[in-house]
Amino acid sequence: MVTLAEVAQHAGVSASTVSYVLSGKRSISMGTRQRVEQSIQELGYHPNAGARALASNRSNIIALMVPLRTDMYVPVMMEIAIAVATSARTHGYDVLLLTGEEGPDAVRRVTGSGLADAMILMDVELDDERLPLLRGTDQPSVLIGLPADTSGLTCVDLDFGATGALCVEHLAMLGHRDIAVIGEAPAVYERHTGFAERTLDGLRSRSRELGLRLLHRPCEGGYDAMAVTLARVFDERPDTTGFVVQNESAVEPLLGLLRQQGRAVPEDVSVVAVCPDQVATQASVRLTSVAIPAQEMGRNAVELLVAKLDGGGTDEVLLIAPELTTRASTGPAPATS
Amino acid sequence: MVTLAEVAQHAGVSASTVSYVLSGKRSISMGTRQRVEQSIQELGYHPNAGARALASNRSNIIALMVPLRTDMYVPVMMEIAIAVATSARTHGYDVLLLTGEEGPDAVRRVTGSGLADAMILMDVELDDERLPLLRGTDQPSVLIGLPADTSGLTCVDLDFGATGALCVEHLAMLGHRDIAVIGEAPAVYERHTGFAERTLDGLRSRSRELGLRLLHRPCEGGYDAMAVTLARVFDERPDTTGFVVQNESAVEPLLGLLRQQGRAVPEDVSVVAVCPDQVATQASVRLTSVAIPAQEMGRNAVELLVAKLDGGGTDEVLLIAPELTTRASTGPAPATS
DNA sequence: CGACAGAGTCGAAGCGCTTCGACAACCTAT
DNA sequence: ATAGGTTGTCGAAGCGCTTCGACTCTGTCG
Repeated sequence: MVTLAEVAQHAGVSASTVSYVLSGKRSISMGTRQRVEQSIQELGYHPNAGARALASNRSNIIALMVPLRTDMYVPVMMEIAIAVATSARTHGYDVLLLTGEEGPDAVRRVTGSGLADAMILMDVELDDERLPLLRGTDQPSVLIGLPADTSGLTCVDLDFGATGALCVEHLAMLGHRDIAVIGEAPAVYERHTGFAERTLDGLRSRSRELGLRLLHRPCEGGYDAMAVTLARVFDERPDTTGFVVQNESAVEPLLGLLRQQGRAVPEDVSVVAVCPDQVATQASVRLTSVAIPAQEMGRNAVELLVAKLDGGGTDEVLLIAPELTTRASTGPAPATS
Repeated sequence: MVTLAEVAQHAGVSASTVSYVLSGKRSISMGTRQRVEQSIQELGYHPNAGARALASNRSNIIALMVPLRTDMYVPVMMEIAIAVATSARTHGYDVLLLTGEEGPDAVRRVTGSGLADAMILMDVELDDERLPLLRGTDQPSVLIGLPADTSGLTCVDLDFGATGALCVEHLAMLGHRDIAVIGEAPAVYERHTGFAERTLDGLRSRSRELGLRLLHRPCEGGYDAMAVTLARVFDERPDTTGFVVQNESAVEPLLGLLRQQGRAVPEDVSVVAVCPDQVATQASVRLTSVAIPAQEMGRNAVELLVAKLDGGGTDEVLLIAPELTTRASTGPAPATS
């Protein structure tokens, strides 16, 4: 293993000079800099991470806490995680992958040990038990998702309230009056996951304003669960002509079942989905949808975090405005029978 | 920040004693151990990761290199990544998430800096450019996936060759003679990704042995791509009655299209999928499938790696035997017309 | 009863890096 | 010419931990 000292000797300078060449914290003459860089190349030197962390009190690692559960939206989570890892690298950070398993203890462990300089938390609940810890430490953090109380926190999220409103508006504009919402799995609501509840709020309040009837049903996803849910919906609200789907794994089942029941999309029934574009365009009907901007969320989270680490950032809530793309799954409501 | 020295002082012992309590590398009397543990509790002490890494030359971090691309099987990747992170924690390791982006440089960086003690690589190509580096370093590593030459490497994977064979056997046993394989996206084959090619080999050689006609077509996934592919298949081999699908995002499109064409599953056409159980059970037809044991692969990879780190492990290739679960998508071949 | 083996503890020497203060050499403005 | 500033470099002091050798007790065996 090559050390700083060896590089210094090889270049004929002191260790501290090499260090300053590396960090750029003091000015170095052209000649010296080049000689040192040459030696680094030739010896294949890599600074030792542990020593650097110890001496500088900075690990250059960002911890990313992903949810352990798999009842929710896995592809999006993965996309965010990869976006986080990729943008972190461009800022000189590596990413430590923590699962939700340890819960608050993981926060304590990482904070206490100096393993990471900062954290990004995903899968935030409205009243998340990790939040008090984050508020109580001086370690910078960013949430992907929105808790109930954001004071003293930095958050990034799609504006799910506006997303819900947007879906309803689109359907209302097309003349739909009875709208069913196929939501996430019940467990997601039981945990009070921020995005699910906020979407629902947006859907509800805008429906009220527009005078629409809204029926919300959580759904596990998959054909069997969707079949049961759909039957109940039409049982309770036979005039339903608009659907908003938030559970990715319910999308295809819904389309299949509607087809099977002889309800044409979009002639008889319109469907709006909240899902990544890839899902919307690969479904059996090209779906009108509000995209979940996973990449953007990951990138923004890292950038806010880096700003905080560099001392510039401040607490703020960054809500990404939803965009609805009209595709082939929505159309005018059928004439009232 | 609480340090070892403060704990030592609080407990009235020397720093080294506290260290030995923590590591258990020397015997400590009951009384002392309890006093120290008490102090650790009271002060909320967490060992500093950097200092520990520097002194012990062990970071207790495993690097996990995931593919950056998203043209392949994202949910499985995520499941493996989470399984790796979870089992790593049970062995006292944290996981550093590296994307494939940096390629071989990431290996060099991590190895050189002592950031991680070991690596797990996913998305291995048959002739992966990272392999020479792994062979040339003394840093332990495990591949999830199988390259062409496994000498000097430790690998974990589903036995995709046997998987292919198993699928074909199942269909052959039911009397199918003309079988179409809906494969991964073309790009996956162009990269010579191990698992895709091995599955194909298994399918082909067993088909030959059993005297079946096999037609392989890569497919991007999604309805449109699947529609084109399917049309070509029936064009070229009108008597096709058996399908093997390896691309998760082609599964539902295939089922939908077959239905649309009036081909009943499993009466007219049988379908075997290679996919996680969740997909198989949530599809519109409950699919006969060979499961991809993501959890098991992740866990095994970590266990092999930990064994190597502890000095016990040896190079070996661990192939997990495939298991085919019969569900509702396969049945006897229809009588020949 | 003296020698000897553990068991239990401590002190000190690093691990490889960053960073602070010091200093020499040079330049500028009086 | 002199005081004062810049620029570039160095030495040394840690950062918080692990680990080695040394030391002091006990208890045990011939």
